[in-house]
Amino acid sequence: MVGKQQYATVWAREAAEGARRAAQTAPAGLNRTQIVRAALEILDAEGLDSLSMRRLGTKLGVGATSLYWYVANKGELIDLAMDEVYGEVALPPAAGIGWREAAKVFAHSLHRTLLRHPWATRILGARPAMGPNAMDLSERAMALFEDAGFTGTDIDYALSTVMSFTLGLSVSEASWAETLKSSRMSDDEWMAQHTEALRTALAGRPRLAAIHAKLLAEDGPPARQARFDYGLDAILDGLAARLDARRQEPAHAEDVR
Amino acid sequence: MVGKQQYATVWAREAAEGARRAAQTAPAGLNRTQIVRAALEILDAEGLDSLSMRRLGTKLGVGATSLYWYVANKGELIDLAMDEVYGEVALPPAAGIGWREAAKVFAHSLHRTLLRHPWATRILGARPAMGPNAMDLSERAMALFEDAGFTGTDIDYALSTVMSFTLGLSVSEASWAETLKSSRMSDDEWMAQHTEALRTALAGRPRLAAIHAKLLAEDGPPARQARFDYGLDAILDGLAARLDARRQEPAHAEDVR
DNA sequence: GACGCCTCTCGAACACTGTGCGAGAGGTTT
DNA sequence: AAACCTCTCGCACAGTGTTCGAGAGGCGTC
Repeated sequence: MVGKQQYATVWAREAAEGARRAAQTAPAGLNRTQIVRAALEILDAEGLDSLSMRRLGTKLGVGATSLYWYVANKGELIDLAMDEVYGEVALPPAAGIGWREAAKVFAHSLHRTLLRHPWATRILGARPAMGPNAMDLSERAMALFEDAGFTGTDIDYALSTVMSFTLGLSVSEASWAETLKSSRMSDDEWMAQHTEALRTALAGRPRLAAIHAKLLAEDGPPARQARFDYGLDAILDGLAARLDARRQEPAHAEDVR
Repeated sequence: MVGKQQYATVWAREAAEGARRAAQTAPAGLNRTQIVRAALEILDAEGLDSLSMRRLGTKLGVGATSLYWYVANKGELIDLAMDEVYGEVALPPAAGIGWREAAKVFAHSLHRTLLRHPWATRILGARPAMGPNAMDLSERAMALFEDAGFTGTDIDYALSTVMSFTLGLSVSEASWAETLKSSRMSDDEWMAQHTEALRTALAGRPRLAAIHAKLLAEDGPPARQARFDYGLDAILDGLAARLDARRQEPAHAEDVR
């Protein structure tokens, strides 16, 4: 009937075809998991733009087109690599430490993971996360907020708030690292090149200039951490307030009805 | 001395060279602003991957390489287009409506603007925002939170919280639209292709499945709006609490010291 | 052993990308 | 008339993702 079905994501294709090829282990040959691992090494070391099929092939000592036996196209490869990243995120159960603390561990882990793989932030806006690791993470995250006392769609809404904030901050922070890496400049070269632009930019904008000066005083990574913690605490406060309000409403309201 | 300086961003180049070419109006010929406008039309209609220099050239009835007279490279073009997007975001002064309401208008406007240009979310993680419109937006945003009562680095931290949340949510939502557009599928085709994948994904994950069912009940855009509002309100509550706490501390604590 | 089949590799080729270079057209100034 | 500046663009190059079809090697069956 149809010549050859085109699938938009790996996950759709595998679900339809059955994941024969994924688990398969060729005795001496290639392996899908090791292809993805090699791709991750290139991505982490040199950035998204440096990953090409030919480059990945030579790294594995293999022709570029051989890779297409294990992966339908580059998009699938990137989706697989991305799901590996999601697999690195820690999310402890709320039991013992409480939901706020667990949410903090989750958010911090997600943040650090994304900064360890700055290219990943460029994928976030391009492909939906549907891999097994992403799904597992979702499941555990939903469990966390449900056990915390959120109900119905609020479970998702609360999780989305924490997660969107973390994603957004990571994306902003990583964008800097990504231009820098793709321009092949050092930190100082970039700064030197942009001081002039920054000076003219701050000239007519006093509030921005004032804040910028204050931010420069407390430098680098610790300041970024402070910003992250400030926002996260504020968010958790806001969510906790919603939780308390809900507890004081007439109980079992939906049971009566 | 140096043969030809390579600049990482337009803004650095223009600051160093002086923006001669930008304002210049060739009587009958091309124009940088109209190049950017045409690029925006392609980006909005067909997505980031469909913008190529040759395509843009033919759209303007001009050779592809002619564009390089007005723009150093494709990266600059995209930075310029991106700054245009920032220019569409509304941010009213707090005066009259109060800072919470103003922040809401800002966040909603940013959200809607990014969904109107889904490709833009892919740029967020790749290039820092340093254009004049982005800077103006920053200036006004800083003013908003400073006038609200935040001080010192808290001004930036509070703004970052609201902005990161909005960015992150927009990125997640747009990723869906971006795969869809690049796969040239209809909404329904995509759904049909992924029901199987979704079914197997939800099989071993009960919490996720439960929430998913609840989210399906209240469909589409209004639900997304509810999610956004829930998070934004929670965040503003958290920030407001910080503001009140600060007000009740011994005044002028840092003056005494 | 011979045959067919399945798994896997890969070279050649195609259509496309961003961009450097240098020639040249047209206009303005000297 | 000569020199210059602004602007356009064809050609070419190195690189991209991906298709196709040929072929190698191993395994099971007649």
